[in-house]
Amino acid sequence: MKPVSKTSPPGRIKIMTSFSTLMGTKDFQSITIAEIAKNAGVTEGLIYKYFKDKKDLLYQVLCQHFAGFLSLVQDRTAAENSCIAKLEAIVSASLESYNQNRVFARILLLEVRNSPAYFDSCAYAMVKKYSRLIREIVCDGIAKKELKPDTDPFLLQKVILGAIEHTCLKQVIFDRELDVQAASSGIINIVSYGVKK
Amino acid sequence: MKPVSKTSPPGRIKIMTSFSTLMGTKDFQSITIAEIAKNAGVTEGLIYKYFKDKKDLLYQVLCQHFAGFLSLVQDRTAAENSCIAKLEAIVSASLESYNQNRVFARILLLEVRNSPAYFDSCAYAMVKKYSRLIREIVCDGIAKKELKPDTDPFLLQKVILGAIEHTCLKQVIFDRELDVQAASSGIINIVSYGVKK
DNA sequence: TTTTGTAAGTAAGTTTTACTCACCTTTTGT
DNA sequence: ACAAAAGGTGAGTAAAACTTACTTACAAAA
Repeated sequence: MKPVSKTSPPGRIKIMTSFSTLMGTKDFQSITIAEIAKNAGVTEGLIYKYFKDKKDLLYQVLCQHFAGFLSLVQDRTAAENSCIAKLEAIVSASLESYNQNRVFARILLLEVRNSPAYFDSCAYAMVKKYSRLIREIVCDGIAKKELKPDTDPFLLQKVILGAIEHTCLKQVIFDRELDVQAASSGIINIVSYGVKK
Repeated sequence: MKPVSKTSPPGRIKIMTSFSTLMGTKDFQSITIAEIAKNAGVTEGLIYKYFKDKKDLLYQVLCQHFAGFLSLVQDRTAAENSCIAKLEAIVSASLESYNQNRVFARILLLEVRNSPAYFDSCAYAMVKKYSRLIREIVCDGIAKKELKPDTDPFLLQKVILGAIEHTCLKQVIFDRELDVQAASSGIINIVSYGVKK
């Protein structure tokens, strides 16, 4: 079996980009296999040579997008020293990516979580890496006495991830622009210092 | 045209409860109309007498669940005086409801947001009420100098809602129990005082 | 009491769409 | 050179969502 590289079977590439393009204008459910094939200039049968089913195509496209996203996040955090600065880097890099790549954001935030198969996909494996990264930064911050010692790393990770997602959710759904800078510094401010007077 | 009450057409009730039950064991996509009809003891055709399509059935079932949830949240917040106490009431009531009613939680958090029609449904209208309630409490807290004056009500609302959802997401997806008390006080603690030492 | 109009419910289609399978064609390793 | 494997095709299948023409129950008006 030949390795599946980023450029190898032209058909595979065409199918994935065709699908990605279609996801820019409509939701997963209303995109048909016939449409994907026609748009890619291949036959329906070929799609099933490279993808188990329609959802597998979705997961693999997400996986590709997420790979780029994850390495961006890793680079940005590595460039920062303090725990808070690292967390702000994650928040802003995430919001920036979701803002710039709406297809990626819509797949990740709206289209995959509903089916069990997703949680066995390579895309979800990357999501786990991403959330583990946040948790590790938090743990490190506690160890270095930058964060309060009673902070629950799991809970804080969830609060940050939830904040990121919900902050851009409306913009992603209704295709509106997001002020990434304002939102990320706002989130970090709330999480760092709290809102109570 | 007769009014559609909570008990009126037996068929309608049977369809909705049948669907709700099925949602307890499998996801929306893999539930078929035939299955719903058989389980309810009615014919497939009847479903389309009361519901525009399969998704409309989903939205109406969510709407019913959400109505009860919303009034619980309203009651709990009305019983508190301070802004922080009201917010904690919202967080704990939400987590409690999601923990107890998994069908409701899974529909709301995983199954509806992917299709545009949802945002015109009566269910989404209630979600808007719910998030507006949070925002109003925040605004009130700022006005009463309980919260910092530079707090952005929209952003804080999103952070809280995101924190709620992400905190129970894993538990809802993988059907695990959630420590509602610990989670809600943890969230309120982070949002109130921050995590920075 | 009969009529009549409407809501409740049925049963047998139709159509769409994801998916399959048997078959060609091109490339590649030995 | 040639077998084997990968790339690609096109017609066909099955299942599931949705339609439509129909019947039955039932309440209020005449």
